[in-house]
Amino acid sequence: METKTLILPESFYNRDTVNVARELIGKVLIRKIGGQVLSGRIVETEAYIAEHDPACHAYSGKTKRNEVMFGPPGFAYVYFTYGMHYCLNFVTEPDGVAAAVLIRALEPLEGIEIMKSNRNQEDIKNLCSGPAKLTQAMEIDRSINGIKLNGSDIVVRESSFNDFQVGISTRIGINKGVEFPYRFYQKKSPFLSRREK
DNA sequence: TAATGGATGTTCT
DNA sequence: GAACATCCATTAT
Repeated sequence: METKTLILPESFYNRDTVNVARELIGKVLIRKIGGQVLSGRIVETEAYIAEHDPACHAYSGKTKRNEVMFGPPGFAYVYFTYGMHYCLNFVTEPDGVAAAVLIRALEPLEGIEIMKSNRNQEDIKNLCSGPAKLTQAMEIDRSINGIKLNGSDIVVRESSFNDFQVGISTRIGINKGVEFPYRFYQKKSPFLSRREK
């Protein structure tokens, strides 16, 4: 009997970013903080690739803000935007290649009461249904930027439930690179940042 | 259900 | 000075 690796290895991220974004759908994000465990299924992602993608933060070269994207795969890139929000990405592709996957929505699994408190929100469908909502629910901020995945703060693992379809669309909230079909989501999930049409 | 505009601060031009 | 990988409350349909 073949044993299955539960935690996604660095090699999972050291690949084409679009494939990583698609295959992250259904995986489980685990946030460990203060002895507590918060977790959720990834139901929505987007790929950002500096080489040809003007919507990518690293498209115009390396800066203090985006330097983590230029580093090795399997690290967290967290940025601050719109004056009040944080967003979580996983760095992909080899060291020196700037690309990442934005985590846009989760289906809450563990620590739901803590997430409700963090979000001041009782509706489970409104805890992690957006990139800035899930960082608020999971207490992710600038201190997470540049940390290695699968360490003491954030772990990503396989899920035993894989009976779902993956939808593809253009990305949300951007003005450049709008034509790329780089958004992936679990079809029929009630926990997406936008309802399916 | 859809469209609008305000909140808020960091980064880049 | 402008833009920004967003969210929320308010208003209109």
